Amino acid sequence: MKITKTSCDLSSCLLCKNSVAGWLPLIDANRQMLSFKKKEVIFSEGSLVAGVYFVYKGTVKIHKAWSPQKELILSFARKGDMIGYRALGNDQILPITATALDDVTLCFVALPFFELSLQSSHPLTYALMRFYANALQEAEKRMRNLALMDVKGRVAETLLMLHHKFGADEMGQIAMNLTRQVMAAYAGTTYETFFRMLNELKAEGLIQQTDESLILLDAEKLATLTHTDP
Amino acid sequence: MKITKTSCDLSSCLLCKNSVAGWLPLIDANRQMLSFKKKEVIFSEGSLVAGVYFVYKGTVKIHKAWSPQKELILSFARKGDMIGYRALGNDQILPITATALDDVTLCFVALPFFELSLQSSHPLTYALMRFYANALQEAEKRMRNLALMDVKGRVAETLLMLHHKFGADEMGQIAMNLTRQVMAAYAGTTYETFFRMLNELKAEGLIQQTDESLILLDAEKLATLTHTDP
DNA sequence: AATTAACTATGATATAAATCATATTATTCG
DNA sequence: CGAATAATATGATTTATATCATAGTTAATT
Repeated sequence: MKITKTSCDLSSCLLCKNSVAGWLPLIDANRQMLSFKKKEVIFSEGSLVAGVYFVYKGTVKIHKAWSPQKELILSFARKGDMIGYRALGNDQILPITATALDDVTLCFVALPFFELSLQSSHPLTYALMRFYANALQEAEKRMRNLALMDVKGRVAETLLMLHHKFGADEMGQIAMNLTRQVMAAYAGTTYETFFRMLNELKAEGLIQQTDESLILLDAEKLATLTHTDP
Repeated sequence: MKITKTSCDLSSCLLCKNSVAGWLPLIDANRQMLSFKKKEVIFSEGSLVAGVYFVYKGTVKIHKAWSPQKELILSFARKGDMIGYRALGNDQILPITATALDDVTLCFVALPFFELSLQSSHPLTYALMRFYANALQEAEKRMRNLALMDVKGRVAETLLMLHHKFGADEMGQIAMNLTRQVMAAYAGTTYETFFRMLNELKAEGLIQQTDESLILLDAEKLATLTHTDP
């Protein structure tokens, strides 16, 4: 990790978007741009909360370890996304780890200033509340999927999420370069199984593999796999 | 469901606790006490959000269906707990179902008034934000458990949660009367497997079954099952 | 450029947990 | 109160998915 002089335009993060213009200079004075190299841990489960971060460049995985060899990826964060916010609960101990998946630049805002911002801006607090409400809905949907949906459905769900989150280029390739292992850790399965499921989906003509990425040929049908059919 | 004249003391729910005294009469004017019989559905997945509810009496399960025969219980709500709050995200469609597990009395607050309360009270918005933050942490922990922990660990986790949520009487019996099927649906397994796991835990002397409930004989050791041990 | 380390690819095997089957016992309710 | 419905209890069987094993490829790092 190192401090960098890159700086954002104070306009794209949740904090800036929900602060009045007069507050921006204060934000500017209280933020710190940090950069992390690929694979570097940004913060880790069990450590104390320092503040919140906004992703400026790169991709971050938010994950929870189980055994040293196993983890579940909870989400991916990209430009504009906030991370570290899970720390605003009662517990001052971080429940998750954040790791850079490529070279990442972040804007860090220490907790005291963030709390001050919350106290001084009702719209910000309200926006954060809504943000959490959405995150909770999403988390609970995934809870059900992990408990009751089969792996193939979760793989389909993962691909659809990636397509939605990262977008696709002109050829339809999902604009990400995540490894299969990483995708598997999001889907909540092993990479061997993930790989087999990709093969099945390929055989069924729902996806296509390219050198660099994946193309969803039939998002409709993929979505079907993520629904119950009794 | 029917409207009832029972009324609470306007002091125990998140809304009342975070409103100034002057607001309480307004709450009083805008709430409605409702009662539901055992097994009655309070609101269901896919329907439109009407407002939030505070449990006054009884136990409610918050669940998400998969196939008609399968569901995951996300949480149990008891006196003082708020339900329906998952609806405050961007989506106006409820993502979950709430069902009465016994006879339940609720205090209902319609969405417009609840939103008005949020707008007029920063502390309330802040409290709700923190509430969500905690719920999210909890949900994500369970996500990992469902994905990576074995069933026995999840059963142990379920028992510890029940003990914590419902408390225990002088004999150590957990003060709830949930069926095994319900507990299994919370643990994310079938009731047959849940039953087998209870047998194992009994054989290991960690729990004891009574006619009416369960006693945790060794909470320490149960907790061990919920941690990684490589 | 060479060496290590990480990721992909597949088949074979093992196993945890779901499903199926069938009694038995409670509980609800007309 | 007695019929019907739901919950418990257990064994047998199946199946989805993880684990193990082994190679081949690509990507990092010195």
